[in-house]
Amino acid sequence: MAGYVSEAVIRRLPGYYRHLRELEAEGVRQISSQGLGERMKLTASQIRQDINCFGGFGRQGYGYSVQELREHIGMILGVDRVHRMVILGGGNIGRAVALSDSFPANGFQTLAIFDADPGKIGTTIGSILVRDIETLTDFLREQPVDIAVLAVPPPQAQEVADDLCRNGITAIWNFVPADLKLPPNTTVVNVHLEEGLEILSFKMKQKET
Amino acid sequence: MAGYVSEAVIRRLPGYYRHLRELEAEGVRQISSQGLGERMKLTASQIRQDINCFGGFGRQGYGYSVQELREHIGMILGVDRVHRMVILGGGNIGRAVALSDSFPANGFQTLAIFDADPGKIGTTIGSILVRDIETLTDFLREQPVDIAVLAVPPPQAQEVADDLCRNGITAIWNFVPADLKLPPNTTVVNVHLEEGLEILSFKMKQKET
DNA sequence: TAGATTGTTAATCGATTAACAATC
DNA sequence: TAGATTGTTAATCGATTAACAATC
Repeated sequence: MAGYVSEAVIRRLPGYYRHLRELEAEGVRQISSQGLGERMKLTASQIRQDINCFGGFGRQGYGYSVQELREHIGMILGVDRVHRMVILGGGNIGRAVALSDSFPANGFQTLAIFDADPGKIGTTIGSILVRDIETLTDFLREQPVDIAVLAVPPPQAQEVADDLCRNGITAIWNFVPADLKLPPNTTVVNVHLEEGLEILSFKMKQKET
Repeated sequence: MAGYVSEAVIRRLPGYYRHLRELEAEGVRQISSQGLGERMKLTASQIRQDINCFGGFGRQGYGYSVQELREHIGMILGVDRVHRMVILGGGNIGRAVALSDSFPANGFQTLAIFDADPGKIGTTIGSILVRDIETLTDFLREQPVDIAVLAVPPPQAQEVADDLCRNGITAIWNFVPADLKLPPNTTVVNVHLEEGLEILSFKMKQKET
């Protein structure tokens, strides 16, 4: 248990969490690695291995308590905490993130949106004020922020990222199609949407033959 | 060369394509596996292996022609073709996809948006008409569509997906946080945004220690 | 107790890295 | 030619699967 967790396992964790929440909502109390595997299209063996990275949550002859396992994985992911976010860029993506209510519903709260466009500054998106990006440093000095959502035009991305890191941001959810150069203590998750379309295109082509 | 291409390689292809386009834009004509590896943070060995899944595009003692390799990988991805898309759901995500100009700029054209909300039907997003989802079947009968972008509320997702598949859609770009049950000839790429935030949260927590 | 199912070790499989002959 | 760098085979590493004793 515990110790090193491989990237492969980390990428599967949110899937476990989602399926366990669904099962809980369906009123399922208990599930075996076999049953969960069928549902998630993973082998029972892999599920037991994955879960045992974090400790023995199961009982022999019984399986796993859905609620208990869901709670544990939630804690492991850290979604039992509130995360305070700022959004950089009030364009299509920034708006979509700001307007979603699934993120705040899961504890990911957006405090502010920053943009350079005078036409946007001072407006609100949902109930969130769009601020002048020039005031970013001041804002970060006063407010504790956990995550920055980067959704600015590509040419500005690196500069804004540098600014964020200089002001204590260590986690970036990056929607810009670029590989940011970041200090080693910074955590980044890239969402490169166009790559998804390209992979879809590739797989469609592959199926032709 | 050719033959089976592993998922691991497929996932890296869009990265190659993007970096090669950047290099081309920077005016770089030639690059070695070594040089490309440094840029993409991959080993030179891996780059040569990956590229050789598709054929010998390099020259010993020289490296790869940036333009030639970019063109080849573009063809391999299928982004030299136009892809016709429809968007299901005119909410935050559907809007963001419809309003982006990077997708049409890369040949991914949105023909129509479908929604069930009478308040949205008949309006336009960007220059794209929002249609009644009841008219989806008729539309698909008349228009060739390559890709469906699924961005409806989770409870409707499976039903809409079934409808799409019944009407000849074989590629789905799925933004709904659910594992869709789809016929085996259907290709799906999932974009589970909330999973990215959860992974970010996990990694932040991990760094604490 | 008997049956089921975990936790964990061992075996297999696949992906990455290293090495090097071929060749530009 | 000499130097550089590919294409490709072999070695290593890591992740997945299988097996099974432990135990609820």
